[in-house]
Amino acid sequence: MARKPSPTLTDAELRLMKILWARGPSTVGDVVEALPEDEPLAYSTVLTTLRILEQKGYLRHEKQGRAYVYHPVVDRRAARRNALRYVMDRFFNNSPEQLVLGVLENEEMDLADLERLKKMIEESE
Amino acid sequence: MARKPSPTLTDAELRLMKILWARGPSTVGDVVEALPEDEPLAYSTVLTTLRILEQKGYLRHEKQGRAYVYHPVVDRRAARRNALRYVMDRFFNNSPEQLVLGVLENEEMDLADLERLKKMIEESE
DNA sequence: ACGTAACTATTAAATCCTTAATAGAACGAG
DNA sequence: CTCGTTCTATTAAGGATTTAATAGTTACGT
Repeated sequence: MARKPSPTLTDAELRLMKILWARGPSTVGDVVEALPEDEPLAYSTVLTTLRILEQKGYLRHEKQGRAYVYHPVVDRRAARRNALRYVMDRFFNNSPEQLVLGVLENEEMDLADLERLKKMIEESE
Repeated sequence: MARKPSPTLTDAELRLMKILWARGPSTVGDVVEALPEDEPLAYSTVLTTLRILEQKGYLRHEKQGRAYVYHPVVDRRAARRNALRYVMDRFFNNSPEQLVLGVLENEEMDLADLERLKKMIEESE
């Protein structure tokens, strides 16, 4: 009857992770302040979500004086890799080639981008 | 206090969508039977999930005699595109180039794959 | 030492997702 | 027509997410 924790970062979680990645180690208050004015969150909301993120292994906290300082243990690069693996596994048969083909089919890219990609591929070889 | 419906297909939802994509229009019973024996689901479970999928716009149903026949209105290709846009938007700054670079950096691909990709890029130009 | 500001902890409401039991309706075989 | 099979509908439990109010704690300033 149960339900497993989301295998990816949810939108609310990602929003906070982005702040952590940008700011580095931060207290709950720091994060609250870093939120855009037009979409604020209550202190307790941020606290709860940071706890969830810690439970999921994205963050860790340390007591720094009176406050807890949260810091990412999963960096942006790793999160990107996770996200890519997630869709690659579920939608592209675990094939990086299929995934890239999917992008090329669906997204418009200008010539400069395509050239850069070609160069990257040649370096990979 | 609310919570939005998941912006992507959840794992349980995707499992059923894959059956629908493979089988084409199917009744609830068809889907139940198509599930692997080692991970079965109750009829009512499948029904509930198909309803959710319909509500989210992935399926539609029509009365066919006594039974409802569900059929996808979002095909595999569109679902792939959605999934790609999802990660591209959230993790790669909406840049297809960055996304492809991410794949090239993180995944091993053999020479044949890389050649095929290069060819595809050249055709895109 | 007292008050206040800044934190953390607790509790909870509303909604979603996953799973499923059970009730109700309809149809086909005798 | 009645029974059983096959479907749909209803209801619900239990965990996950998102949001937040409120209570308790701690340290700093005066």
